[in-house]
Amino acid sequence: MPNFISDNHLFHNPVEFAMSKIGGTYKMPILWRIKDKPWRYSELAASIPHISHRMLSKCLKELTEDGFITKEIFPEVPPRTEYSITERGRKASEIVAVLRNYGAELMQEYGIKSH
Amino acid sequence: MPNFISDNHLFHNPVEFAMSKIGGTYKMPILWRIKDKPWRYSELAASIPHISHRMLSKCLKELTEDGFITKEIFPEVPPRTEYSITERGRKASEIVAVLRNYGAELMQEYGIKSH
DNA sequence: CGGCATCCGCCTTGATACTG
DNA sequence: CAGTATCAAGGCGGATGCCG
Repeated sequence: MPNFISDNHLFHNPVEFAMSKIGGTYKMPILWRIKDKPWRYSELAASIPHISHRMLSKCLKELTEDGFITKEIFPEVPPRTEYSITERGRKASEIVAVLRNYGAELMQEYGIKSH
Repeated sequence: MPNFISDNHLFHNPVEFAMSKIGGTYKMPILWRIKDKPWRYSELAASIPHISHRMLSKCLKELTEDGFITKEIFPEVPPRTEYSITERGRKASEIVAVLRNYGAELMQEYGIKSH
């Protein structure tokens, strides 16, 4: 197996690495929204009601540091912050699309309907 | 958001559902191996050295119950067990392939080389 | 050989409160 | 509005031991 270390953490395959960047409960929902247009923090919070401030803040920070999104602060009154997609983030959103389609297929096989 | 409940657990989107079936640290590595030919329990354990008996057993059981792989016991001496891919598992392995390729791309962008 | 059961630790996440 | 800090909870996974 192709073991390797990145950011002081041991990985065993490329999937683990990809999931360390865009995995978890919230990063894909965030990327999925930001891919089309810039979003404000409060818009994201309203659109993903089950996320806590702590997790939204943490995920946005990591996605920004990892180059999937960018953060821009507008010095208005009241101040405004916008998060936009990057080229890397756009590629990632295509992976999200694949997983969404696959998840939807699986849900059909299991006879699950969302409401 | 399309909330729904399955198996007594709340999901918020199709990705969450897909990941509940083939996510986690080990299910994709297992599917990735079994997709080409049947594997024995001990072969899998040897091929994924960092997995514990508990997790290998647990993942194989869940993948079998969820219809991604099948389990066949041969009444030989000594007894032999083989796990094979199903049609559902084959579809899942294509998702694994996508994630592997994407992870490999990301690793290149980050300048990471596995050994 | 191919598992399952029990116990336990850590890391992720949640809840709440506070700040510029 | 857009976060950060602190503490608590829970789930994933590890270690070990037992069994057919």
